[in-house]
Amino acid sequence: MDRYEKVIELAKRRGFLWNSFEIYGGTAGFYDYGPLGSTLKRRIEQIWRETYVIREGYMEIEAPTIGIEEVFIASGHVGGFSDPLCECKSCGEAFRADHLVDKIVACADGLGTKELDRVIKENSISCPECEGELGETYEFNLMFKTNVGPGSGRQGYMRPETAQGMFVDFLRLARFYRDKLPFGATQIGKSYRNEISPRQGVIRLREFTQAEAEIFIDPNNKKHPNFHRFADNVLNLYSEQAQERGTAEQMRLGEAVEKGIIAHEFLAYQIGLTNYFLQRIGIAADKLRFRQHKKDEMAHYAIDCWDAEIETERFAWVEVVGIADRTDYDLKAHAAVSKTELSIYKEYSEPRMVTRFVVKPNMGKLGPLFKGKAKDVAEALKALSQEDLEQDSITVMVDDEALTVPNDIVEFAEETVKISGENIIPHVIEPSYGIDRIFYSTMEHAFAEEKVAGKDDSEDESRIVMRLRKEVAPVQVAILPLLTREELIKPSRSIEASIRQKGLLVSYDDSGTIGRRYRRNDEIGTPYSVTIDYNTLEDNTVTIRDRDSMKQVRAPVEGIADLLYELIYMEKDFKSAGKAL
RNA sequence: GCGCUGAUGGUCUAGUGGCUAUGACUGAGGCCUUCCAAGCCUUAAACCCGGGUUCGAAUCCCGGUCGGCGCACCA
Repeated sequence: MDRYEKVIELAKRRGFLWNSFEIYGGTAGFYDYGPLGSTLKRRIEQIWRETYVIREGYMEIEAPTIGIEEVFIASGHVGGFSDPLCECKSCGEAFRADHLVDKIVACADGLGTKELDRVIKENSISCPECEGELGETYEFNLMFKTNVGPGSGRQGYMRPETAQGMFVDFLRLARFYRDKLPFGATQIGKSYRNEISPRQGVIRLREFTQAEAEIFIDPNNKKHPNFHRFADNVLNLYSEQAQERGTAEQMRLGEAVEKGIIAHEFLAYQIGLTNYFLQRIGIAADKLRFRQHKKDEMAHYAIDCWDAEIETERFAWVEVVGIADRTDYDLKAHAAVSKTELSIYKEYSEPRMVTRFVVKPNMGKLGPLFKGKAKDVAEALKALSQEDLEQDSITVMVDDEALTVPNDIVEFAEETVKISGENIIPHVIEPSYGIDRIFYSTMEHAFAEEKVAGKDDSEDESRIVMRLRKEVAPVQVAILPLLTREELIKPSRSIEASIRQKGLLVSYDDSGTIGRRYRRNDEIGTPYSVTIDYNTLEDNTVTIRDRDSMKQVRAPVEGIADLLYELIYMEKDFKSAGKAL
């Protein structure tokens, strides 16, 4: 069994991850999060919220998971998220039709399925594998289609990413943030992609959870006011040049910006923030690197893009976060499709005085004279120069017709106006997290098997322990009466209640020997166990046991909930928690 | 989607054309038990689905589903 199998086996057995629809035989690409998995995932999401929503101030929104066609036409998913496939009639192998003809025609990826079929037929292209005849080309789109409303209804799609919600709401968000850049919004939610062949557990799912931030910034100012927070962080950077050499390099983020390796400060800040988040939830620093997209793999509109990659035993480096400067591409695309201006008014630091030539047609006179053509005439007049307008009679061309306009009908002047700002289209910085992949990585990095001394002289035993960070552990405290006796159970239940009251995640377990229960809790990563024994009845103290060191301290029942809270959230030292045993 | 390969209680597993399908761990109940998977008793729980061959199929054949690997696809 490799580590992946061990982790998945444990995850299944202890209620972290289950195959979906198991009693019906299961379906590839879908997973259920069990009670502990669901809780662990929520803890990870909650820390993400603390990082992006609370700390950075990028407020969370919630847009529908079903989107209408226009949204994905603008985003490019309707056209670009599908591939033209054709299958061999004899061996059944599927091929990208555009790849088959790209040596024959110049712009193969721009052709439709019918054109591709024509090119294939005309050039009598056969199956590259078996020379067999190729079938008709069809579009395979990775988006799940659905209908909105009854009957044929309106075409809808399950969203393939959460990002579009923030773009579509741009104007509302801009107003919410009182029209000041930079601002950002986030969304944590499900996305859907009808993967051809989902594999590798939760690494590639058909329904998955994303956490994305879209941060709108001034294209002329990509500095970050708090960059100093991360400037001295040393990260594993696998830049484009480093990839040519084949080894990542350790570098300060500040240095990477100075040397132009990372495009700008704002992006570097986001890389620093991602690094902070991933380590905070328990990703091992030495199994984390940031890989830059090479020019040819990066989307054409992007300026720079870095993926956070986590090393796993079976899958090697897995991409878990993409951090990109997408420029104004998305806003421009939605502006074009929706015919809505998506820009923000930016005031200059000092107003500028601009002198310009202004033409003012007198519409009150133009109207009766030209009727329906008046508007076009006015537009034509505005395009004329001062010289043209000073003629005694002015001629304009409207719909290939020469019209003569009396010169008293139009006024013009050189005006000096004050311009105090302009409309700009912000650039978008997008950190995009795949939560399911991060969830698995967290489990794999926390997973440990270790030898512990057996009782008396017996052989060493192995212990499975999930060294989850205390903050993310799905059970934070286990309440364990030493023996299954009524007189111990009663005070145990009341201690349990007081700790629940404090808001900690508690489990109560009185079945089996104490050792067995400690091991059960080690396996799910419970950081602390509280054991109630007969001394508790005499002096009102309990034993607290630390998961990682297996050490124990004795602490009073009075204030136990506060003490545990400090141990879990305030990094209180375990040794100072009570009298060592 | 193609090729190879596998599928037995919750988990891991034995098994083979033929009595009531093996074992361990786990789970539940109990006895015992004052701190790291101890012991004893009781108990629950499985042959992926559909078709075929056969007197008889968990076992052989075909198809499907799911998992793993490779290809293709994908971020």
